[in-house]
Amino acid sequence: MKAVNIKDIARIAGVGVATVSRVINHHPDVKEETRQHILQIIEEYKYIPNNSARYLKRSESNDVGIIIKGIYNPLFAEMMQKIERILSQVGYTVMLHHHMDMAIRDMDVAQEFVKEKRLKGLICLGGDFEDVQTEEVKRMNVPMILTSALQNEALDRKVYSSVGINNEVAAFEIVNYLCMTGHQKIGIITTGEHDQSIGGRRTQGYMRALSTHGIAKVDERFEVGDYTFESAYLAMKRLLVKAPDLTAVFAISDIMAIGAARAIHEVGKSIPKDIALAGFDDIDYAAYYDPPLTTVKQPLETLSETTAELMIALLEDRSEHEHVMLPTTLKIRKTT
Amino acid sequence: MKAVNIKDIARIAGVGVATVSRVINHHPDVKEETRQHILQIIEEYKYIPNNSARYLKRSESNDVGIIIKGIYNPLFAEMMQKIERILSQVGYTVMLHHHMDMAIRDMDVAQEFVKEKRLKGLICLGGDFEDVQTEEVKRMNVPMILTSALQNEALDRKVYSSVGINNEVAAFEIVNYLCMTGHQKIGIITTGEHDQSIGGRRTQGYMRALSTHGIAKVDERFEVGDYTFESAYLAMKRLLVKAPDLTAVFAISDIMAIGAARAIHEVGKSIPKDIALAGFDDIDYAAYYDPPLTTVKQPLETLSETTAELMIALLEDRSEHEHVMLPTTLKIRKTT
DNA sequence: CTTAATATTGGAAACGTTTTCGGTAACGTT
DNA sequence: AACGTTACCGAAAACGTTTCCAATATTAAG
Repeated sequence: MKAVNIKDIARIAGVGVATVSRVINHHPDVKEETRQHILQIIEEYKYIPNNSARYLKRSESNDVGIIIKGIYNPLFAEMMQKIERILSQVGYTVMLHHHMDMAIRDMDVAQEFVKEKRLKGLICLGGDFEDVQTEEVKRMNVPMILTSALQNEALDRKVYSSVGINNEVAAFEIVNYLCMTGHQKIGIITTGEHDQSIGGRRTQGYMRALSTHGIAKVDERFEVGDYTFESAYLAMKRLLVKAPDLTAVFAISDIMAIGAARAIHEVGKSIPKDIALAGFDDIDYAAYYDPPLTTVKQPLETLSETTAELMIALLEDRSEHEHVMLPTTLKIRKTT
Repeated sequence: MKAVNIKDIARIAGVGVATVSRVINHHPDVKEETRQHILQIIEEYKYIPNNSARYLKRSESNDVGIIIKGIYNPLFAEMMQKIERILSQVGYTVMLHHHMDMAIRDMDVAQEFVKEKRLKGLICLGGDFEDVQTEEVKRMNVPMILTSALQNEALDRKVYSSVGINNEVAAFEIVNYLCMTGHQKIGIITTGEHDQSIGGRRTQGYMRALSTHGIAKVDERFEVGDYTFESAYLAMKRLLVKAPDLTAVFAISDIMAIGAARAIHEVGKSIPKDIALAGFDDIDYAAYYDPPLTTVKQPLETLSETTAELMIALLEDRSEHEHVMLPTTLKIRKTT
């Protein structure tokens, strides 16, 4: 059961394959009459061009890849879908690549992905690109956008784009707010990664806010989780015994804030009366949590749109590489 | 900056292209010495075979498509990622196709997607396949799995696989539970679709439970939303005025249950004391909501695994088409 | 009616693989 | 020494397109 190909169509229509190719590619040099005739045959035989052959001939694809690294993050999944929607509207297909293997360099998987699939562009959601060489990304030879990813300072900013938020500043703002409302003993539930990570940056913001208000760092107020409810629940339980005098807690993700809330309720304390609680991300759920969670909003929609549109512009050569930093906004709700 | 190809490698290694092809495809008929030599050259020149050419020649790809239809559903996003993970472990790449266009038949987009991309298999997450013809899916000629999708009864079950849950039964069980605990006036927040939809089936389960307990249907206790917090919040507000004597509400998704909870709290009523609340899905948040939400658990993990593994088996011709119905489990928590 | 210009068209080469088919080399057997 | 095996290898023909180039058909101009 062989599929019908361009030659079949040409034969049936009584024209050359070149002509058929022209009509499917919307070239102007075809008589209207011929075009209609061919179009009709194509319709009738349900001919669909073979993408492999086209891509081979043109030595490129219409595909852009999205790489997501690490543990499952609902935010990324959502962003990916939004990006896909925009890209597909202008004819691109997105290929997904999710990998958990922390031992492999992000750049290695990126390179292989791009070359093997002949991708036209690459979007990395999250991940860290600590040790990437400028040469490496140049060699890939397709536009790359790092969205919500950590960026290596040494990397030449002309060779890639990025879109994200300023994690340090955003974290600063929310714990600054906590300080302003009178809190002195503020705990943090962060992640155990190194400084150059999302969690690391947010932790830095937390510390800067503290020192701005003349509050000394106290180790007992630190705990780590891994972005899951469960880990934060456990972390909060530890915090509650290590630092029983806490009046506020900043969790570096909403998920973790909610996990922490459970631990707080469990010991009979109330939020925000006994302990104030702040999160980060503003996931959909945050506003509907009870009580509604104070948090800092990541502009998910804008993040995705900007990424997708920048990619399209880059692909169409309408733009140089850019680095856009989107503003976050404080969402003061009922947990503080 | 042309990429290095198989001919280059052959030339450099001083062998024929056939030999190089043999080593990259792990054919046995190559002397170990030659193989090593070629492998080394490949490594040195960072040669990666051109997929378009391979696919063209073999007239197939290693890609399987996932189609998601309709409004954003975090459950599907999560499932997709899990499926991707398993499939990629055995060498497949997944291509994503999300479409919102309700006017187009699912089967049409499926067909085009498969043919155009030369997909080896197709997974549909959600969507409805009401008017699909057996012939149509046969013609696609690749294994198709409908996961959490509605199935057309007229469709020959030998030509496709499905994995899902029994929505009617699951809904029955949870509202049956509500009845057993003494509730008589039970509202529902469902979706406005036709009977042959996820929402429709769950509504049927609700009604069957009611009639089993001799409770008459009363129209004022019905409201519709669209799977969002907001819509359910609004729906619940309406319910509260239309049917002020309600003692329990069943929302056909957890998201909607949580949206409804906000409306309930807003009028000063408490859950579950004044009104009991039940959801559906058991999304991660459900257990961490305050109070933890009673719901019915969809076996997300198993659903994804089953789908992925069935697809692999189908692709390797190790299995016939199957229809698996996974069990749901009641999660009785604190809202009832 | 010729000629020049222009609008359409088809042939064929190329894109980078895989695979068939036959060929050479090396070896063990008589 | 001649032969049959076996192991290994290369040439070349596909796969289904796109596109350059030359060829033909059509129209405009003179």
